Amino acid sequence: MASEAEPRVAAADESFEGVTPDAARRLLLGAVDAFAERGFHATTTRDIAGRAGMSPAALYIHYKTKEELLFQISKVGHERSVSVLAEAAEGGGSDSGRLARAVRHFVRWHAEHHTTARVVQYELAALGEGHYEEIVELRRRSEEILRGVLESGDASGEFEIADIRGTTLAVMSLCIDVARWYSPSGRRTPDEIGTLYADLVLRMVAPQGDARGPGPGAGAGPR
Amino acid sequence: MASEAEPRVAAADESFEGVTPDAARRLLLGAVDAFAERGFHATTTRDIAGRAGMSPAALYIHYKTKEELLFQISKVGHERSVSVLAEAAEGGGSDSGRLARAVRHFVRWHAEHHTTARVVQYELAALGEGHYEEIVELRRRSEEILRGVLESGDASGEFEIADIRGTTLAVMSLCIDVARWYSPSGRRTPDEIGTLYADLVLRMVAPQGDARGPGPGAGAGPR
DNA sequence: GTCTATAACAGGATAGAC
DNA sequence: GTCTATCCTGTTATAGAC
Repeated sequence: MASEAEPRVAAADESFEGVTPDAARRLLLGAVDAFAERGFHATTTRDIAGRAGMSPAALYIHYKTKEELLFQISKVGHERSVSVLAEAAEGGGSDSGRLARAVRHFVRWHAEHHTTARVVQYELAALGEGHYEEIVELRRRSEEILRGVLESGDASGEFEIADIRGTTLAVMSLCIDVARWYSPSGRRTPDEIGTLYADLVLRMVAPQGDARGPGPGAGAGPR
Repeated sequence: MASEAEPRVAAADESFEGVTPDAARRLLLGAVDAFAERGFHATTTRDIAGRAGMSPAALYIHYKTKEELLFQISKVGHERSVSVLAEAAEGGGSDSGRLARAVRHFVRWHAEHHTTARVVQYELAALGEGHYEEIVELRRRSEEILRGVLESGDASGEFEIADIRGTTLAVMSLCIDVARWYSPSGRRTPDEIGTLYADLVLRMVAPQGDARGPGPGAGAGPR
C-alpha cells in the first residue's frame, strides 16, 4: 500500500522554499504532512523519511531529533502567519478596512496552509522546553497586532467593543480554528471563508445603532 | 515525582458518574486527564492505570484496548455536549434568547469540561473506523440544532444572516475552540466567557440597522 | 478483579560501509 | 550524504498466581 521509495510530498507549501539543502526541505514537507495527518506522536521517523524518499537514518543528518523537525515547522509556520497578519493590519485605510483585511488574510492563510497550520496550532504541546517558550513569544505578537487594531477602532468610535481583550481572543480563536475543520474538498474556497469571516467580525465590533433584537433578555436570560 | 500508587484523578467530571464499576470509571477519568494533557498517542496505558491507582494489566479487564477508552470518552462527551446544546436551544423564548442561551451553555460546557472537551474535539482522528462514524453522527446533530435556531431567526427577521451554513460553522467553531485555549487559571470564568460569546454571536446575526462603519471599503478592500 | 512477570513488537536514534 | 543493519528503550497486551 504505502510505497517506500520515491519522494512523495503532498504539501506544496511554499512557506518552506527557503529551506536548504533540498533533502532537508523534503523531510520538512514530509513531516508537515505526516504530523498534520496523524499528529506528532503517532508519526514515525520511518514514515517521514519514507515520504521524503529516504532511509530513516538519513533524517538524522539534517535534524538531531524528531522534535527538531516539529520545531522548525512550528517556527517557520508561526513566522509566516504573523507576517501575513502584520502586513494586513499595518496597511493603510480605516480601522474597519484594516480589521477586515487582517481577518481575511489570516483566515485565508489558515485554510490554504491548513496542513502546516494544523501542526502549528495543535502540536505545541509536543515542543521541547526551550522551543516552546520561543514559539509562545511569536503567538503573543499575533495577539498584540490584532488587539492594536481593535483598540484603535474602539478609541476612534469606529468600533464599539465592551471587552477588548476578550474580543481579541474570540477573533483569534475563530481564525485559528479554521485550520481544524477546513478541507480542500469542502464547499468554500479559502478566500470565501476569509471574506465571510471578515464580515462576521466587522459585525461583532460594529457600533450598535439602536435596533437590537426585540426579544426579551437577549443578552443574559435567567437560569 | 509521579507516584504510582493511590488513585489520583484530577478531573472531577461528573459526565462519567454513570459509569460502573468504580474501577472502570476511575480508568476513564484517568484517561481523560492523560489524553487531554499529552494526547492519545503520547499517553501510555501505564500512565492511565497509574492515575487510577492500578497496575497496567488491570486496565484490560475493563477495556479491550486503549482506543476503546478513547471511544467511551468521546461518546459520553459528545452526548453530553449535544444534550447541553439541545436543551438550551429548545427552551422557549425569542430566537435571540435561544441563540444566546445555546452559545452561553455550549461555551460554558467547553470551558468547564475543557479536559474532556479537548479529548472530544481534538482526538477524533485516533478513533477506530467504525467508532469514528458513530461520533461524526453526533457532531452532525450539534450542527443541525444550531442551524435550526439561526434559520428560525432569519426567517422571522429577528436575525439577518447572509450565509446560514457558513455562519453556523463559524459559531460552532468559536464555541469549540474554547476547549483549546481555556485555562482555569485564566482571567475569566466559564460563565463570563459564555456571556461574552453570546453577545458577540448576537451581534454577528443582528439586522444591520444602517449605521455601518464609515470607513471606505469596510467589507472588501482591494487586495 | 487485581497483581507480578513477561511475551511480542515497534519506534527513535546510532554505527560503519559506500 | 545516504544506505543497511542494529541497539535499546519503552509499549501494548497477555498469562497465571493470589
